[in-house]
This record gives sequence, structure tokens and C-alpha cells, in this order.
Amino acid sequence: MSTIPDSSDRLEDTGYRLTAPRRAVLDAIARTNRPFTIEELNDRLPNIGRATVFRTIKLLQELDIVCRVPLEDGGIRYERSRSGRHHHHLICSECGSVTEFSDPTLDEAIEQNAEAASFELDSHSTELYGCCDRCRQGS
Amino acid sequence: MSTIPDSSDRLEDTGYRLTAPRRAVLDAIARTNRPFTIEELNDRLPNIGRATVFRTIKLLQELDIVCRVPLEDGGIRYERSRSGRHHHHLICSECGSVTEFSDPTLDEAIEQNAEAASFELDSHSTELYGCCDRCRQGS
DNA sequence: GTATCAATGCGACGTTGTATCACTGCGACG
DNA sequence: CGTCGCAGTGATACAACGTCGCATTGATAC
Repeated sequence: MSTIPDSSDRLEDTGYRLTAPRRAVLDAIARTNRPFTIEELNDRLPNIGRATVFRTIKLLQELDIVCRVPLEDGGIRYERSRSGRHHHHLICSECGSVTEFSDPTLDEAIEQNAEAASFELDSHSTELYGCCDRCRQGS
Repeated sequence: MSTIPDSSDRLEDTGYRLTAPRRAVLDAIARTNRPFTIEELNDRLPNIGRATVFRTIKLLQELDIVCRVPLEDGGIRYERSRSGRHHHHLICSECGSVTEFSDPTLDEAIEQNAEAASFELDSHSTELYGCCDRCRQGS
């Protein structure tokens, strides 16, 4: 999982400035264990402009520090990228938790489908919706 | 691929009324070969209220007559569902074309990942982004 | 220090979709 | 037929989400 120092370095290494607002956003994200909306982040950072929060999250997405999580209903949440690498999501409809997973077999199946259609694959996105283990135990 | 009569039947069979606005929307969709936005549909149907177009597309989605296509940049387009069954999308960043495909191997890989995490799978979504065969030939 | 330019904050704006609510017209039933 | 009930419609206001333009601030290089 990415730490704040890691993320700060990644910002500076890519030529971006590590400013107070960005540090505050990184800090807020580090304290969060659930996927969050921009709105939630905004509420927790009243001293930081709304546009800045949007811009910062966009930046962090490009740096793979946070990742966008599309929900089943079309809503969007964001989450710290645990691995910083390519992965997919298990999204619980009950509690809203998001778990990352990677699977070479799955990726390979995707690549083969692209190849079969003579499609040049740039990227792909796979989300699984359902009910997580914890919620199933609880219910 | 679903025809207009098919879709009309599916509407009525599920207890919905086949009204003039709904017929007009189905008709407009049938004449379209590219994925479309609600806005485009609206422009082509000036006599039909904006809200009605939104409501109708939402309804058609539930009936699997059209399907929602999430783009790489977060935008949304819709498309007639060719098969009416579960499928995935190949989305071309060049020309915007969308191709459906189904792959049991892929679905199985997804199910196995869910099982491994004790996750009860309700649904999933897989989109492939890149450049289609036609665009590669052309360039 | 100071010049430079990235980054910020603010507010206006755009897009996409929903809620409300009066009205219309389809279909059922006598 | 007539008329009744309710699904569906249209207009408009509203809400959510995100971007833009621009004056100002502040981090970094020199």
C-alpha cells in the first residue's frame, strides 16, 4: 500500500509541486479506509477549494495513487490504490467496501478476446458487484 | 439483434404501455448504428420531452433492449443491445464504435475470483478500451 | 531577494440526470 | 359508448458532479 511519503515523492518526482493543499488531500485520503466521494473529501477539507480537490484527485488518479471506482448505479467513488498496479474491484452493495484483486488468467482471457477481434487493447476495466464475505456472515 | 417489433412486444409483455413517445424513441434507436448519448437522442426527437427520453432509456435498459456503455473518460453512451444477453464491450477510442462479445472463459475467471474471496457475485462489468480493426487498417 | 510560473480559490457555468406536479390519453369496465 | 383510474407525459425547477476563467498566492530557481 502507498504511504504518504511514497505519494509525496511520486508527486515531486514527476515534476509536480508538493503544496499544502495537496498534502492535506493526501493526508485525508491516508486516514480513510473506505472508498470516498469528492463531496466527502470536500467536507473534511473546508479550508481547501472545491476545484482544488477535484484537480488534486484527477492528478492522483493519473499517478495511480488513487483509483476511480465505478459503482453499479453509475455513481463514482475513489480509493487509495493499494498496489499501485493494474487490478480489478470487488464492490459490496451492502457495505460499500471495495477490495482489489489481480488475476493473470482473467487478464489473459481479456487479451485473447481483443486479439480475436483484431482489437488493439489499450486498457480495460472489470468490476464485480455483489455481497462481500463479511456482510454475508453478518446477515 | 432486437427488432422494433421485438422490443415493442417486450414492452407490452412486461406490462408497460407502448405509447407514441416510446415508439418514437425505439424508432430513433433502431435507425442508429453508433452508440448514442441521451443528448443526441433528444436533438433527434424535438417533440418529445427531455425527461421522457431519460425515463424511456432507463426503462429500455431494464428490459435489456439498450445497454449502457461506460467510456474510458467517464462519459456514458447507450447502444441497442444486439444479443439481449450478458456481454462485454470492445470500445474504440478512435471512432467510438462499440462491439459486443461474450466469452464463457472470461465469465468463469470472474466467477472464480469472486468465489476465492467468498464474494457473492450479483453482476459484473467488463469494458475493453483501445483501437478497433477498422481504424487500425485505416491509419 | 526576486522573478517566474505552477497552483489555488472563487464563482460562474455546463452537463447530466431527477423530482414535482398538473395534464393527457390509453384501456378497462359497466 | 361514456367515464373512470392510472400510467405516462411535458415543463420546469432542482440537484449532483465537474470544469473554466481569472485574479491572486506561493514554491522554486537563480
